[in-house]
Amino acid sequence: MSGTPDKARRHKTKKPSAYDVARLAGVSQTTVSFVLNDTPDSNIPQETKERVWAAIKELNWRPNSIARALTSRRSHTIGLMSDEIVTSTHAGNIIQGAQDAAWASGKMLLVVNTSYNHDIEQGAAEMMLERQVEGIIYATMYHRPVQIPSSLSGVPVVLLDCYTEDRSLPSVVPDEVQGGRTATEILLQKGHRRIGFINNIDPIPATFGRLEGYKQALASLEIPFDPALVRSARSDAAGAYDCALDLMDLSERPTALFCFSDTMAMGAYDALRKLGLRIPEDVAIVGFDNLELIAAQLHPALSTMALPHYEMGQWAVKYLLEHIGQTDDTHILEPVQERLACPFVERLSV
Amino acid sequence: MSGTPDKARRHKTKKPSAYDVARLAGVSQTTVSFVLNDTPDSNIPQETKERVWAAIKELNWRPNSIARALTSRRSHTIGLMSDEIVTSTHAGNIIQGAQDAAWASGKMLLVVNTSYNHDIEQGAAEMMLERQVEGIIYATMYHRPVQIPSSLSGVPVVLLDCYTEDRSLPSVVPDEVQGGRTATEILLQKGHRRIGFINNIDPIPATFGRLEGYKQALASLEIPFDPALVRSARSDAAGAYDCALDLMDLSERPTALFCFSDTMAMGAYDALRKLGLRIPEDVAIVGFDNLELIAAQLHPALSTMALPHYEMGQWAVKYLLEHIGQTDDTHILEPVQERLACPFVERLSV
DNA sequence: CCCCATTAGTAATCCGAATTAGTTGGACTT
DNA sequence: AAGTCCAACTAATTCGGATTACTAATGGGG
Repeated sequence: MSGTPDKARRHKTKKPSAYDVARLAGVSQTTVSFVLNDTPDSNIPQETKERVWAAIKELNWRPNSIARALTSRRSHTIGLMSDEIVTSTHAGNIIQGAQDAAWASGKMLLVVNTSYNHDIEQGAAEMMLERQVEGIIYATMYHRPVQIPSSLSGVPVVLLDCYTEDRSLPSVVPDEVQGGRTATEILLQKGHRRIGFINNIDPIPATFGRLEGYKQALASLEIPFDPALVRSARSDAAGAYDCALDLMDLSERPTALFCFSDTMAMGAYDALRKLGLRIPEDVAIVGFDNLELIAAQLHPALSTMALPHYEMGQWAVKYLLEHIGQTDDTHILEPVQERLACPFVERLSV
Repeated sequence: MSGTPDKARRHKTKKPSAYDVARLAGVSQTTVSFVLNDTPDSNIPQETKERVWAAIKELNWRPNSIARALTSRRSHTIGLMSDEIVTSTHAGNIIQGAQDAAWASGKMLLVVNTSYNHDIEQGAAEMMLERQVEGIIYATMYHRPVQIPSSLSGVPVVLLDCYTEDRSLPSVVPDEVQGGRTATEILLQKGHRRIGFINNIDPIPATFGRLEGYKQALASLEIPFDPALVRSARSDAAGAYDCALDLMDLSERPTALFCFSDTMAMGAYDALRKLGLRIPEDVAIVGFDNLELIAAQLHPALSTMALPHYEMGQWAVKYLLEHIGQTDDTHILEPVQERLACPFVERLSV
């Protein structure tokens, strides 16, 4: 029914296996495996190794890592679940940090965005377990408490930008207190003594922590804390706009503003512009989050505190990789909690 | 040397296998497999199935998908390589779209961000092939031509937001021309007849396409194209600021501006504010990209054209999944090029 | 010349399911 | 009573390498 050449071309030639390589090199599959992995004590002379490598090249053979994973019982895969960091503005850096760390150890990332959907989360956990991930990074969009799916007990899990109420799992989070303190200190160093703080209203660690840091910084210079200088609103430009107007209306006007987020800083900019106040001459501003898109484009460019997303991603994977394989008898990691510093990113608003 | 209970507890109980389940249920491993996969023609009576399921539950057994992948020769994994979409601001939607489509078919995404690094790209391609991905989505940050690693010939590849010069691979890209046309049409509908276009200077499809769309829209109403109304600058707020000032300085001032990007629109806002012109009363503005962070926070909120990131991600995976497994003899997909529409996102600047 | 240690490999088994080719014990036919 | 079917399973093999146990050949020492 068909000319053989036609048929031969049409029938996709199956991928070569280690066995094919072995035949071509005139050795056994075992030897191929030894050469490939450079197995110690296998006593393969250079000449044979070269023959094997030549065969590998010729067949363009690539070891099937699925087969390798099966025997070695190591998938070299790490799961990364998150509520929405993938879609979120800047936190893709978490993924980038995680990936870079994974890459350095020859691992790959299996990424799932759960979109706050419980079924997806459950299913994703299940799928990752079936795929024998070596560990899971459970990350959230913003620093908050979480409950992780129960099916995850059994695999090493590292929390990122979140924590469980019982603190039973290791986690990395931004050091909110230090962030608030540093931001305030920067302003203090520039000589500002009345510093307004436009805070967020959500009851999350960032809200409390940054305020705490603000207070600490003031305290270190023995400047009394004035509650009138702290305003709270929904974390968006509109909310901050009103707060800024209010603060500027005080009899003793602040000469600097520390904003809970860059988005809020954007609102403060609008308010100050409306009042005809110049930044940073009349009022200095420090934001938080370092949303490039806003901070760098604002006029003048906004000085702000950056969240250590990249570093958290990196830390999580490194921690995971360092602590698995060590303890064979248990897969429960030490519940350390790492706080990574938020660095100051200087631009022109201070 | 050791009390047995102690030892038993300490020695991590190995994960159960299908064989363990079989023993517990009093059947063979084959039967477990049949029940698990609901294999047709296997004639397993309900009662036995229930016994097997009960055993599965009791042991909390999960099939090892690595083993399944090995025998079935299907990894149920799709690779997603990109230059920087992970870290990019909004394009994480590509990943989200791809993931949702993959998820719907029980696939998972292996994500690698190559950061424009050739070695990483090469290595990632290699790793994905070793992991037997069923196909690869090669995505870029912005619409541009690319060269893909040669090792990728052999796996089905779908390009996303990019294309190869020779158009030999299927790809999805935004319909730039339609985007430019629609943006302009929106302004025309509102009665604007002199519409300034602040374009980008990079020689990329977006630059040419949107201009082409702008011209088409004007032509459809037989409005002559006035080159003086088109300015180009680096795609950032500062560049657009100058262009906007220039345009507003024309004797016949435009009453509307179409900006190449939201970032540029941000600069235009600043310029108009400086000139004391109101948006949208004095000048209407339409941006491009729909960067939530900017568009929604700007004052007034910016009406803009959205890039179909999510849809492209979804399309790419769907297309891939539909076209693999069909043709067993070749892994080369039809080189179709899909252009997805850029929808208009209405806010308050028009 | 025999024995032991190396060197250079190989055969066989395993990983955990999927699959193919049977096997067994009735029920039904004829 | 022998043969045919079919339901209900199971033994054996396979996927593509990793590993362990073992063998053949060579060389040196005594």
